[in-house]
Amino acid sequence: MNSDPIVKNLLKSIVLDQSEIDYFLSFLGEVTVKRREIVLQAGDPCKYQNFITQGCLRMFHTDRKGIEHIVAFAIEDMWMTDLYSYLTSTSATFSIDALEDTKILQIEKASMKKVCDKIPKFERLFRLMLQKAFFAQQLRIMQHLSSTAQQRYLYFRKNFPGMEHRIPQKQIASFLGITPVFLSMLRRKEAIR
Amino acid sequence: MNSDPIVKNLLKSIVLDQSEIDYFLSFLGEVTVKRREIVLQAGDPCKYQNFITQGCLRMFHTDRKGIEHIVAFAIEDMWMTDLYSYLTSTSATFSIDALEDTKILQIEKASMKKVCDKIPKFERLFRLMLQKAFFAQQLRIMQHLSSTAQQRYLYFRKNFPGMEHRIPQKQIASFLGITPVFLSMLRRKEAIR
DNA sequence: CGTCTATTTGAATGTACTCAAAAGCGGTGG
DNA sequence: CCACCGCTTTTGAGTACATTCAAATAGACG
Repeated sequence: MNSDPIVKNLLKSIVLDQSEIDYFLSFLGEVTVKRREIVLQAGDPCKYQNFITQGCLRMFHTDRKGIEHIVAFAIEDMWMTDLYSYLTSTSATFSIDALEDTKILQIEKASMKKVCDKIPKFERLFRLMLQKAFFAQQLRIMQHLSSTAQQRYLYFRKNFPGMEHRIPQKQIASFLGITPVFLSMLRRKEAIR
Repeated sequence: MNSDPIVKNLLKSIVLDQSEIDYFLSFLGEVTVKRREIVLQAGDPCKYQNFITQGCLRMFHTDRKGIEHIVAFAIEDMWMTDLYSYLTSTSATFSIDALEDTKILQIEKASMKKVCDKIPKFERLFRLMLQKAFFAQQLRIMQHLSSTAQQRYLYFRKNFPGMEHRIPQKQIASFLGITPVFLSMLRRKEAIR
């Protein structure tokens, strides 16, 4: 298991010595999923917090009409989980699957608790992660309130550089809240490429 | 100062004895603002976390065109702050003002820190509040991705019962991300009333 | 090479916005 | 108490943004 990326990720937010790092790492599990493979099925409880070391995941909601709406993407060096389900041990409202072959490091809630109890700095880390996610969401809401689909697409490209070449366009459309057909039209009109 | 509502609010999430409650209350300030009065001006640092005991606040962003977009409402028994500015001591990206004459209890960041240091349960409280806000935002994003303006309006009425009679319609439109003109049309079509 | 899925294109439709004007409502001053 | 002023809501017409449906094309994968 190559734990280097996740250690670097932790050290961005908190200071840790080697023994603390080792303790944390001892709880991690490594999972590899293929493209299209499901990591979390809506309805099941979300047991893990997932850290992506390679690849790309999406978290989405499937509405009554069967249409999928992408709430978030996660690529290398990012965390992803259905937080509500993870924290409250209820069944997940979102599903998570892979858009590329992906390597994930997972930690269970019970393990996370152990780590937090022994090393309170991790509690702080967790709060910081939550805050960061909160602010990202706030920004996204603001953009939906104030921008057209075109502006949101341009912002997406700025925010996730190169992502447009990694994953199918229809996934980006789903993230932006528009149809793939319309996104295609936008791209033609602007000759963005 | 009537501190009953805020105490009840705290006790929903954590257990406190009288001395702990008193300690917390000793840091609170009470402010009364009139309709239209500004509580936080975008650009200024957000010094306070605000608890509403009576009335209604809105937090909004003003875009380059001068159009206001409402990120959140807060009524009795709710908290409101520009969290990013409050936590990082940067200048606020949002403004907050009153839609009704409003009574607020305020707590400064430094005071909050003192309370958390002395009574760690408050740290937990703060995390729970953040989580709750996070989930509410997630829901809001999902709705923008998957619902029409009409469906969002109906959901708003369900979620904030009676609010439509308390505040101007244009404020609701701004919250929903549509124009007041269009909201008026929706209401006529549906004869909702 | 054939199959499956994603993307593009076009036409018709629906959703939401702009602009403009009229009507309604609330507060203020005489 | 009434008249006026300013702001909100309504209404209508015209336009722009975004979707649906259908069909053609292009890419990816076994």
